[in-house]
Amino acid sequence: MFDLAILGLLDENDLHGYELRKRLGELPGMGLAVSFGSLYPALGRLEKAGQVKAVTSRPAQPVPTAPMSGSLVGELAAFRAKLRHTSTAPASRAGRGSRGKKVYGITDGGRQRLHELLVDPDVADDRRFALRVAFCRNLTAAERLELFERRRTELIRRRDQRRNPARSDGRVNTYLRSLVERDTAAIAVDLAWLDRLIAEERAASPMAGAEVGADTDTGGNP
Amino acid sequence: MFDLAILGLLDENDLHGYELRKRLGELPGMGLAVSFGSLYPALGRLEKAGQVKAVTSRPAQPVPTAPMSGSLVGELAAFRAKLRHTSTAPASRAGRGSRGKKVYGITDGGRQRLHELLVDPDVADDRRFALRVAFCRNLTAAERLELFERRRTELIRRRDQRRNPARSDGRVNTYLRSLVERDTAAIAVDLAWLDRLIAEERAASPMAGAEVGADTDTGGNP
DNA sequence: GTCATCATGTAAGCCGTTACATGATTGC
DNA sequence: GCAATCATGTAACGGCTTACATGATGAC
Repeated sequence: MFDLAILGLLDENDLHGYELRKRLGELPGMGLAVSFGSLYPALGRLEKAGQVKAVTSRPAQPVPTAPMSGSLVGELAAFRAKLRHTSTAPASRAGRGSRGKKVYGITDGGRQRLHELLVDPDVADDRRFALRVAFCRNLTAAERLELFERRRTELIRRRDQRRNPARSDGRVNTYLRSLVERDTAAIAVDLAWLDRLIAEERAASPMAGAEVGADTDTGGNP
Repeated sequence: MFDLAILGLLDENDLHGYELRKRLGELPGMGLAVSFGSLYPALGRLEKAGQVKAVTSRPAQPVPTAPMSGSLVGELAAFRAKLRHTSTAPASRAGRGSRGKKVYGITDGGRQRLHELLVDPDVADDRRFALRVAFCRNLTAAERLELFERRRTELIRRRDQRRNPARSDGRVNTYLRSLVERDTAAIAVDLAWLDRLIAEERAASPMAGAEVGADTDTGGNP
């Protein structure tokens, strides 16, 4: 889960751990706050595996939250500060930026790993799948479609599988039934969203979906 | 999470581990298959804590999956088998049923613990919340409403919090945006469901929701 | 000079998993 | 008797969390 998110973010921008954590928290499907206690060891592992490495270039955009609109003076100050030390820093230790920051970038090995994680056939984990969608621009159109279709199959399996929601002895528990209804509704929404995603993908590259498992591709897109 | 599910199920029926696992798997919010490697240690812990204990009474209904409808001969066989050994077993070791089964039941301490878990003010964990709804018949109407309202607040917080879905630099990533939309839709569905739950609860006991937080306890439970 | 914030890390622990080991019961 | 299923457990490990320790930078 973590590796996927880290590699996906580093593939967009070089980042140091602290900033990485913030972005991780903004990703849908991740818990709001990702702890340093997991982040730094994960970065260490990835570095040892040669999938990320400490860099000094591309110091990652300051991401000003909103391009000047309604915010505080603090933002400007922070921005100026960043300008200052990204331009004048001596960078003493290897791979360290101005403020003792260790900026990481993705390597070729990392990109390969990222790709492996994205095309993994197991689509049962909801949060993991969300992350994969978030970074699926790294896939080809065909790979994306494969991913989406797999997920679709999984969701349909879930929907149809729950055929015995009620205890046969009659005592059904109102709240349990309500929960099952909620689940059904949630899956329906998810399926509708997925179908939209798939349709858009097909529309964007009509050839790619031609053969996902013997599909004659009538192209049926509204 | 686990303790909650186990105690909740044992509060309905005495069960042995194997059967418990099956029921755990049927619960919405739990992963489909709960592993023995966590279940048995958890049962052991709970037993040591005096919240469950091995029993021989109430050997748990066979739960025939469907009351005779379209199923196989195997079911009948299993049923006959169960009848046989639940009536003739000598139960050699302490707390063991016919087939070496160890049937657990909940204790007063366990019911108290279950109640604590159900009224816990933290409603951020989705799966945990689902479980709590599944077993919330153990709460008073007022406690249930409190639980639902808290969750409602949490969901609204989530919905409103995501105010910066787009990177200010313009490169927004279509898939990320799509994900955020999905999230929003999912939360909306959840909120609608919750509101229905709350309305039903209020309808069932109109007094209980009068003032959450300064309740004079009119006691209204059907 | 002191405080808030930025920044990196380690240690202990919880919660849950897979894989392995063992044995009883019953259908065939 | 043999295989399938029921049934209970242990061992090793993985992933993520909290709490703790440390220090640099810049605002005031």
